[in-house]
Amino acid sequence: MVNAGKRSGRPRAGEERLSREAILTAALRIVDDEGIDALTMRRLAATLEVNPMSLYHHLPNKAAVLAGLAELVFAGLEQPDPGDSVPWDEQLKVAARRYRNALRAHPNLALQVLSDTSAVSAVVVVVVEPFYRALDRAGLSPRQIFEAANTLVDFIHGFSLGEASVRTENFDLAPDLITRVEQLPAGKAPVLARVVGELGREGLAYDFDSGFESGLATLTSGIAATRRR
Amino acid sequence: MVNAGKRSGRPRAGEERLSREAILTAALRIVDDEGIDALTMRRLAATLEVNPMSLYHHLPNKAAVLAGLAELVFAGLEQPDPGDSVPWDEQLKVAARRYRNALRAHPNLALQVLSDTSAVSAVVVVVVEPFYRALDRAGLSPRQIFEAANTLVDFIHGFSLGEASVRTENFDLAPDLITRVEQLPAGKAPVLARVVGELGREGLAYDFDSGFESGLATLTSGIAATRRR
DNA sequence: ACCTGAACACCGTTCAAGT
DNA sequence: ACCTGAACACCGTTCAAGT
Repeated sequence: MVNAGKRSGRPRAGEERLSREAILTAALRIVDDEGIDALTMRRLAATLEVNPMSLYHHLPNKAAVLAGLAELVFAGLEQPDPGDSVPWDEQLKVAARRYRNALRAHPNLALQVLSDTSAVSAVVVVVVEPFYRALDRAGLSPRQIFEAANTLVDFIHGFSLGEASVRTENFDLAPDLITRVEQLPAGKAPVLARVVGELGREGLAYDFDSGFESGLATLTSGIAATRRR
Repeated sequence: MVNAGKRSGRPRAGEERLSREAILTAALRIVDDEGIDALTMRRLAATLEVNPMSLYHHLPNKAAVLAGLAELVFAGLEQPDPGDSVPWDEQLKVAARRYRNALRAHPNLALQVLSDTSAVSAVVVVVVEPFYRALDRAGLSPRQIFEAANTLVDFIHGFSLGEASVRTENFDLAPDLITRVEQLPAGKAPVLARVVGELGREGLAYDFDSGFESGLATLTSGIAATRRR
């Protein structure tokens, strides 16, 4: 049996069935729909109705596919800065929310991106200008701007990591926390036990949006304090 | 060839060559020495000089090995609280540094642990009591304690993620940032460009310790501000 | 240049068989 | 109960061969 319906060999000009972009788009779809583990070169090739080896003519290896995905998702991230019409701290919060939302748009990919230094580095440099601008307006020194931006980015990463894990694993935080606290040896964590008890199941029902806002409020007010020194 | 030197079948009582603990210890060594990707069931079995399938009598699957590693590393983490002899904010910082150090002790594992919700959840509940105690002493309400602790934990996670990635990939931040900023289209990120320029290569030489302290300072002073409302 | 098929050196895990 | 060997259904990637 030779070539049952599928052409082989070099296609005529303009007839290429594959491209870097087409591959990455298909890969992103798989990751979004079924998670990062479902993304294999063979599966990706099957989706594109192509021989697995064809992919290697467009991307050198699987790592390049993952790096390409990070690029695809975050390259177009830069969006209009709210500008100087709002106070610096609001400008900072808007930029932070935007970054969080970008990470949240592809939770299955976020876990991958956040643990890949060069992907993070590429993403951050594109995203961070509004942070710098707001912190500059706040009157911080270059060193202070650098450190405050890093802290804010670290918070967003840690927050997003938790958010992405919970969403991809369909995890319910409040009951889990309550169960774990109950299983702790008595007297092991008295303050934790008391706080969890007082908040109760509904008090702990974790709302990611308000958790994020709370973190932003703490950070901006901490930054404001730095400024006055 | 039958059984070339290796016994097979059930060992006599007390002669078991394998145990959950022995497996996890060997696994941790592999992860620490060669990274998370080097940890395969077959490789782990080879290290223990055992058939790959023997592992499955002690741990149900590979995911359980990874979960067991998280447990092994963080179970013994709880350490003496500095207590009330220092101000609440110093107590908070001491606990935060301790948690960071624990994550840093096994950077190859940290990436895995931080993206596993139930591992994080198990670790956090063990680690968080000193945070709660300090925040309680600061006079926060239960809700405020809960949110401030979450924010602090998120920051530590994000920070540790960056730190672990950089360490495992031998990445140099300052030159990378400078190169990326130089390659940005002119005028694209003016404040970032100016700040990076003013700090220069040595100003950017990122010191994780002082970066962490800077984040802690911002967070504690932000928390102190919350308290006054 | 681009696509293919066969092959290599791996994986995690199931299952039946040993003691 | 604990360990083993063979087997299954996968991986990523190399290489030589097609057009």
